[in-house]
Amino acid sequence: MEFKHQPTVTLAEVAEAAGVGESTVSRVLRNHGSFSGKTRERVMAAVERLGYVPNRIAGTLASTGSRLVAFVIPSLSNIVFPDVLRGASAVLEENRYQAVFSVTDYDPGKEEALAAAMLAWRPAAVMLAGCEHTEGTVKMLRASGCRVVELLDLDGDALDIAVGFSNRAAGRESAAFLLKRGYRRIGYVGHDLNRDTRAGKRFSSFCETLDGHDTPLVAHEILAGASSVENGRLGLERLLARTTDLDAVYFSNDDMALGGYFHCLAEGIAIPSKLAIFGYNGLDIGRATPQPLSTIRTPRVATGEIAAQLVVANAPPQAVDLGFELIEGATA
Amino acid sequence: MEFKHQPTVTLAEVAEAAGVGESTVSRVLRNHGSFSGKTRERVMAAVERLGYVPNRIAGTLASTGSRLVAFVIPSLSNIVFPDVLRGASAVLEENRYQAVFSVTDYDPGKEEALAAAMLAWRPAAVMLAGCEHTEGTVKMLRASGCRVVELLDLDGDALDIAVGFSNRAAGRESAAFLLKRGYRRIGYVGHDLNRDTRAGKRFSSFCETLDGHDTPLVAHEILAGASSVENGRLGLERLLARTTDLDAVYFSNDDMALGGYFHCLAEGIAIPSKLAIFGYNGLDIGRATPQPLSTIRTPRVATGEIAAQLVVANAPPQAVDLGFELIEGATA
DNA sequence: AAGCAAATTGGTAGCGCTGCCAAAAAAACC
DNA sequence: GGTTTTTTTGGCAGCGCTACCAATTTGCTT
Repeated sequence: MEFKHQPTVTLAEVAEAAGVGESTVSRVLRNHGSFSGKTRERVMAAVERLGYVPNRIAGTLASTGSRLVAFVIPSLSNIVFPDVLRGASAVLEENRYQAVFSVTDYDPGKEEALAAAMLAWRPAAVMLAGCEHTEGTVKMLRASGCRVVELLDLDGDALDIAVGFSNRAAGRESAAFLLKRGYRRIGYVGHDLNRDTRAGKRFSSFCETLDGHDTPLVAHEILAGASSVENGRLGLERLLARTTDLDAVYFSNDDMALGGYFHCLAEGIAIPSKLAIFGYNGLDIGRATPQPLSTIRTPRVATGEIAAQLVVANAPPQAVDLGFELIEGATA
Repeated sequence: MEFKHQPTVTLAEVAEAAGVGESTVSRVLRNHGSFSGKTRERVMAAVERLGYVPNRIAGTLASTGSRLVAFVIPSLSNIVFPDVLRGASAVLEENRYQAVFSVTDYDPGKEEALAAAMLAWRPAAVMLAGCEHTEGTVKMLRASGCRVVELLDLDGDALDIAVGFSNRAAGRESAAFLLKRGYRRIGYVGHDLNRDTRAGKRFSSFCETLDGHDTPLVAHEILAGASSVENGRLGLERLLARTTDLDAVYFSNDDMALGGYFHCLAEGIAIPSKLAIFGYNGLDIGRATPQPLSTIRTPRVATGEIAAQLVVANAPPQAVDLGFELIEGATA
């Protein structure tokens, strides 16, 4: 079956029906410029009668700037990104901007291709995760003339606007916390770090901090693929099978940490006396477990909100550090 | 600081630089119509040299149909919707379609407003959650002439295409399962059902099924606000405070059920011997808990994929029932 | 070599709207 | 009453691209 376009009502038809000029209709509809109350009523009546829906494609082409904001994000499975989108979309909707997105699967090459596709829509801004991009992506974004916002990672040079926090600092503080608590035989369970560079940064800073205190990481287990509760569980199981006397494990994020937590529950490993668990992200679910998860809470929704606000306000280039909060919890 | 548009390279400039006509460049770039290999090379060289990025706004306006697909979803916090988006976006990207979205917060009025805003982009399709919409929304979508896809709920009349499963059937099967297992004093913990009509349908069918077996629901606890692990925990706590001899509790979804599960763990309530727990959605996390969660797994990603495929293929109006799977788990 | 079909190419009229400018109408002034 | 302002209005040229058509070139055939 072929799809047939309904005959569309155009602005010209509204103008005709209302007995006014096209530009008058345009002014009334955008509430911009001046027109009399009587004209307004006639136009609105015609709009209502004909069921006119303005065409923003045409409007955007005719005017200079678009009200599209493009998101190029690594994943929708990792709740981090829906959270950012949620914060941003609320602000954008208030300001009559429209969010567009596509998903890279943590693949920089795909990021480049998708960013290019996005630029074809001439968005007001492109929002990307992190600050590592291919040379091609950077060049293209620079040349595009549209605003670029890099989200969730401040450890690097920003192209234009950056909103988030330092993953390195998060890794450091996590290590410092575990050390302060007296843990000395520390392990790590993580997911694919080549793809998730932010998790990689946390891990390397975590290790550096441990090294700096002459308490190097005892063992680590890296699982291929994305982070998940099941992978966290599996990772801890494998790590413990190899390494007998760990007293704490740092996980690449809360999903993984919850998996580890469940493993301990299932195996009767006492937390934190026998084994401490520390995560990252501060998901709500970690607060409802029998023992609240020790973790770092990141301002994901706020990151989206602030990013959107800066774009809407057309703010100058800047890096906004939203920080994070260490949650002591009861698992470490 | 004011944002300044970079001087944009247009198709006409590429044509000039390549020494060919505009339509030739257009044909080469879209790989549509015929042109010689030599011409192709010259055009591509000029594109490369000038860093030309096609303008899809202009392209869409000039051609008839757009390659935008608009999603109007209730929430991004409830993982259900990111899952659907994920499935859909993969298929759409393969077919060079672009996903656009906005979030209604389960508010039908907002849905109407956002759907209207979406139609202004003249999308190829609008995708909505469920099949309950305001009269205004329905009228507008009907008049728009674009494809309409209703997701995740088959219990109602579809406007055009519907993809999902029956929430009523899910409620019925959940009840039948608990009865089959021998539970007779059954309670319910849910979140705001006025807004989440799909959860409401599951609940009412669940109750009807219980009634049909002369085992009416013993008690229920409905919490205001969205579903969350914390609310599930709180809900079960309140329910048990009021009602002493329940032997099973049905939750509005897995998030809520996990909260209940954690409550039992924390309070030392034996599962399922003392109290059984049953959820809905089949989240991955429910498979990694010490006792796998008894629940119904819904095909969320597949819903998005199928929906996108039907739109891309411009399929005729139809309702596609993807079904669901009851997971026995170990909590009921 | 002429004749015809097929492949390739360029010109140009819109797509529906906004922005600019000048014209017309209304209001305010002396 | 006749200006001078101010407000309101309509006309129309694009925005950058695609679709259509006609013109040109190429390749074959006889």
